[in-house]
Amino acid sequence: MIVRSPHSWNVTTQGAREIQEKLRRRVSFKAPGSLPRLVAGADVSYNKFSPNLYAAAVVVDLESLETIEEAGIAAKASFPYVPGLLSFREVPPLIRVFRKLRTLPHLVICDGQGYAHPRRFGLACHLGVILDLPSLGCAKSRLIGDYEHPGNDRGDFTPLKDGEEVIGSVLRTRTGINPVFISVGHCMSLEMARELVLRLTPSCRLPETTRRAHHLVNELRRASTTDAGKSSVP
DNA sequence: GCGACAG
DNA sequence: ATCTTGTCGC
Repeated sequence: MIVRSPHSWNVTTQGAREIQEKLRRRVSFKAPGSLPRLVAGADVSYNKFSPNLYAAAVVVDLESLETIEEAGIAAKASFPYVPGLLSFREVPPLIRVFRKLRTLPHLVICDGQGYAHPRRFGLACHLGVILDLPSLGCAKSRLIGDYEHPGNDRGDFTPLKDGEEVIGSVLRTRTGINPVFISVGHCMSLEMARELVLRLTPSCRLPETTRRAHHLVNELRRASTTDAGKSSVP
């Protein structure tokens, strides 16, 4: 697919925060009229002591849960991990991955927060706006917000709140297992986001999209970290 | 100053 | 995120 980057990525942490404050106005909260069918999962894997990083996207059919297409790349990290600025580290390589994808997905699920962010512009919002696709964030842990633990059954959820504002949902995708943190990205509603994540978690805690993308980036990382792969020691 | 802090 | 074996449970 064709992707245009609306700003520079070579910025300072302060510059990054300013970009977030400006781009947040481009986020739409209007969800599609019906459930998206082709869902892309996006993930990034790192190497501990090297600037190498691996990104991938896997497109899954929401109905059959079959993989439609997958794409992955290796890249150099150009921004450090800073809480609240994760998108400046992960979106650049993900843009390259989506340019490589020939299937146009209807939705993107990110491994991180969307609206549940200090400036309401987490990774899922940033990627969704740039790709101009509906998106949502499904994180394994919390960045900001307070919440009560949801009930113990799959499907139970509680609101994730920042003061009086509901910024996301803490959703149990598997009975008796730690919940995930859902928040809207671009063109998405919290209700639809939960519905989509539940449909993509028939047997595991994380969405099949995320799991498959995660599996792919780890294969890419090992492939270049192991054998004759070009890595840290020339 | 102290604690928190997606991946 | 990454470093890592076995182990308890469905």
